[in-house]
Amino acid sequence: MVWIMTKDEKILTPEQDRASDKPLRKSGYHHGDLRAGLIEATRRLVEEKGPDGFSVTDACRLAGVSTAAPYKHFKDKSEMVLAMVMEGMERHRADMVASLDGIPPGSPLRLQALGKEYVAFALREPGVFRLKFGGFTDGLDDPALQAAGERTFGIVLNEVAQCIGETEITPEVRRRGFMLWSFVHGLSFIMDDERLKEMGGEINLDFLLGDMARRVLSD
Amino acid sequence: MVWIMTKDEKILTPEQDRASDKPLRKSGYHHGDLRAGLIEATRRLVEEKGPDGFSVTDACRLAGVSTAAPYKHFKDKSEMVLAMVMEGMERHRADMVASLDGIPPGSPLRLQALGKEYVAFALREPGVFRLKFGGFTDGLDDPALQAAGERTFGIVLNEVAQCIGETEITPEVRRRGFMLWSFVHGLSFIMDDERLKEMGGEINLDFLLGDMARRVLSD
DNA sequence: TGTACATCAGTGAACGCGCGTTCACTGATGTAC
DNA sequence: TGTACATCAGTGAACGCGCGTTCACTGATGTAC
Repeated sequence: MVWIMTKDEKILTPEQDRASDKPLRKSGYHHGDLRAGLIEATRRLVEEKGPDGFSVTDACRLAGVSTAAPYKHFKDKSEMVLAMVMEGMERHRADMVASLDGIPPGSPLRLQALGKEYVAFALREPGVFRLKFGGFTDGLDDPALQAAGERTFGIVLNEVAQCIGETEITPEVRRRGFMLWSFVHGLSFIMDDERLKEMGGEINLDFLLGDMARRVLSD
Repeated sequence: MVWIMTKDEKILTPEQDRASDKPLRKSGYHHGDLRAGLIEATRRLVEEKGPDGFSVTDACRLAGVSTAAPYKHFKDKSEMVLAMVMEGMERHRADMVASLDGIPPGSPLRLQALGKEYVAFALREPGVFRLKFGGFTDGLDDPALQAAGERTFGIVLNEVAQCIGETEITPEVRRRGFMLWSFVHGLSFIMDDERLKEMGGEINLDFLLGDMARRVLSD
């Protein structure tokens, strides 16, 4: 379990145990698993105050430790954010894979499901989503991040290949997958902003995603 | 003309005069047009250091004035950024309209051109582009900003209507326009990031935009 | 044309603040014997 | 089982820094006479 401690209370995070590879010590030894606690605190702050409102000081306050404590686990602030984002990407990818469950292979419905989960993550954790694709803003530039992104895109490419009857990732498969990704990516940003979202009128997300998948996969 | 003054030199901005409604005084009276100068300095810094790297202090340094000077023209920092973003949106819209020049009405080529210009702006001024769509990050929340966005989207909707043979903006016109916008919007973010861009393989931007326009407008 | 005055854009110094990071330290724990 | 010791996660105080904003001011300009 990951515990977030404030001065007066302990709060059990509602999400299921995410960093449970190593068993956490049961007793109150120091903090239990401060690394995971700080990552969770960082995530909450990024969601609450935006990708830039986050500060190490705040995260420490939320985790209930001194401001020097994080430096036993992370080199500096950006490594802390990076760890949080990586964890978010893994969750995002896992959720997308899970969304395919029970949908017949080769159906555009599979791409509709992937797109829906992509958007859902962006709406659920907009701060993390924006950090993942922050561009040159932060020092957030890690090969591991790119690798994780490629792995996720690979899932999409596999589905596209199946849908258009290819057995491998041809340039055309890549091109179609790239079109769908661009669409869903832009859609995520727009849906996350109430003012932008309005411009689409009455939006039926499932229909929109399915319609686009069919159009891009047709021929 | 908009002058940017540093300690030792005057630099004429390469862009054509943008804030030339009021004639600038010819002589060296104070700063000429500090408001425009600060907006330009803000724009440069946002591009150079990212949407968050920007500080009032830096802008003043770049414009060659004391840190108190901006407060004669702007209420606070966010008003300064807002002014800069608004100016960027107007340019963006004007560029898009200009891109239609000479392309026959009712042709998907017109939507291809609009999309190309949209992406081009995002690549030319990624910092400003990201600020426009920053979400909840900053206090950047102004009705004028939304209105400007709607006006730009209106251009797209008009073209879509013509392409699919409607004389007014029906829900279906809006839906198709929204699909195209989402695609181009996501594409802009992806193309701006070298690492993400790679995932598309060899990208022919014109073909990609044209292909998508045809697919979304077909039927 | 010359002078007195009002205007107001820009100055320069100062403020309080929160930030990221460091440092020598402490004290709970695991372990070797 | 009991003791001495090594380990190292977390402490608390301090640092230097750049930030946004304020203040009383100054001095170049435009204008009324």
